[in-house]
Amino acid sequence: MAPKELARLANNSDSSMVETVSLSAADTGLGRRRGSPYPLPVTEELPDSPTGDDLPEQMRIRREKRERLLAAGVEPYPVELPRTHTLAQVREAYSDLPTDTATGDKVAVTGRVMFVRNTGKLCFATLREGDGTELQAMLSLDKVGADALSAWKSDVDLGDHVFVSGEVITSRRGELSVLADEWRLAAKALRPLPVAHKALSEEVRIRQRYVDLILRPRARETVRNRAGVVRSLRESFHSRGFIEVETPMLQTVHGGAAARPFSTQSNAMDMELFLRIAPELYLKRCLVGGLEKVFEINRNFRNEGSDSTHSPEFAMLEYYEAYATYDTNAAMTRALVQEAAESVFGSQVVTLDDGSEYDLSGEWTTLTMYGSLSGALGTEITPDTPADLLRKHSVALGLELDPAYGHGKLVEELWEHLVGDHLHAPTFVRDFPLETSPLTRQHRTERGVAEKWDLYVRGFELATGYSELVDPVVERERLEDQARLGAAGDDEAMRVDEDFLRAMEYGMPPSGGVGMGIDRLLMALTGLGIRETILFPLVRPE
RNA sequence: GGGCCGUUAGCUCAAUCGGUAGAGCUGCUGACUUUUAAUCAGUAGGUUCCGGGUUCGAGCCCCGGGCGGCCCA
Repeated sequence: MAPKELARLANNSDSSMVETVSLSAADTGLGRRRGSPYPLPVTEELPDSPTGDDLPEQMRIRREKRERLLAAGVEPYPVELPRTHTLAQVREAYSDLPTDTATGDKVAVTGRVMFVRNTGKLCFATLREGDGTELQAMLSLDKVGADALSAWKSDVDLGDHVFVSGEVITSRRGELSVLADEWRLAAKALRPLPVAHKALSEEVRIRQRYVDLILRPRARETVRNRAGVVRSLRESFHSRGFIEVETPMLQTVHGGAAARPFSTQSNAMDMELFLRIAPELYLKRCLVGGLEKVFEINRNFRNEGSDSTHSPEFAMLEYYEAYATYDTNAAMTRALVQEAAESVFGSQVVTLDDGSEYDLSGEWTTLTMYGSLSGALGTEITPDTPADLLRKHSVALGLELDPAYGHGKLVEELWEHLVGDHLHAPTFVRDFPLETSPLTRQHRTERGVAEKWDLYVRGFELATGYSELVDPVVERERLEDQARLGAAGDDEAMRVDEDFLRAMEYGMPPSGGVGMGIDRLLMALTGLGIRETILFPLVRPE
């Protein structure tokens, strides 16, 4: 497209875009838009449009440069550039080049301009590419000529992508460089980069993660670490003969966990659907069907607040294995975590963000919930301890708990406060109150407790595992109890899923199941907050 | 949901008691053929988050709202 046409389109855009959007909304019969509390986002964006006269000076100047280049027939966004090497390849091939050396080797490289040091007739720029590798470009008057040199000085801003071809040399200070015969713009940046040597505010880091990624190597590293952890998990499963499945995220009945779901609407089916809070009930259907070792790594959604350890959408691993128990799957979960640490960080002793070391190696501590709670309280607590007595203990500790809590919930709350919050080393906590574990098998010998463990790492819950309940009659009773709680107003209670119960009635083999938060696994391995481990966390619109 | 703190130039932050809104980097102009967050000289840049109020005068005080952080539930 010719520059004039671009300019004409740009000049027209303000008024016509608003009308186009509002017309199309009306034309397509989206009448419900009228009652929506949310304004159309496009109209919100317009004041920020590129044609505004009130742009900050630095943005205006860059837009003017783009226009000027187009008018002069210089493409600020070329389709293709004849790159021959990545910056990393050049660095690797010439890692031992002595100071002030000319190789005679020609390369063509690209990168984002991170620093510029323009002297009179010799210019330096630090280029950076995706993996963080940097390489210096040098442009000298006698190599590129007066026109190309002055164009470099006037056209290139910090943040631009550029292409440089020339000889690989080292400078007099020893810096590996490409001494340019030719340079071109690869992509003009219209927004100024924040200053590279000051930390971005946390809000900008999260809202504009792309800027965070440009500026902060640690941000890119976190993304790579996460990918490495997920990859390690998959490899661990594949090496043990597990099959990866993807089960529904849109569900007609939500279940598998105690949490409030997001609800949405299917227009075609004219019915309410829920975003899943857990994949559990579908993975169990897989076991019924004979997929005896299954895992899923995917997103769950819970309609709850967000803080430093919770996100409304979060990635979850669940895996189920026929003829496994909560003993064998605890051992396997430990192996999964240790293999991930080994694979990504090369060690089972990881270094956290604050510089401290965290040891995940070897066997992990195992406690029982009632035993450790009894120890912490200094008095014996059993599944027979009356709720009233537990409530007295909680009052004595200054805990303000919901008076409607029964025995199981009280035990869990007391335990979290007295024991769970203080656990630092990786610890399995076993044998939970039966009443708060509706989908878990009753302990084979201990009365009143379920074969369930939680894995605590640095004081937060990383994973949970069960000997799964497979008796369809008991399962139905438990779900019906849950449904009664729901009818009584507990919006975290589970619903009766008839299709799930039907599947169970065909017979599910004795099995062990585990759920583990992927975001939390990253937190455990790196010491970062959850919003650092998620690339684009949910934030309110600006 | 409640409490506290924050919100100022492109970025990171100052601004005394209510009295002309500043700095560093960035930007712009110029100098410089070996720089490394280059340096030097000059210079520009503001709806102090939004809306009300008090006052001769508000970045600052009062009321309401937005967004964010921390703590509590």
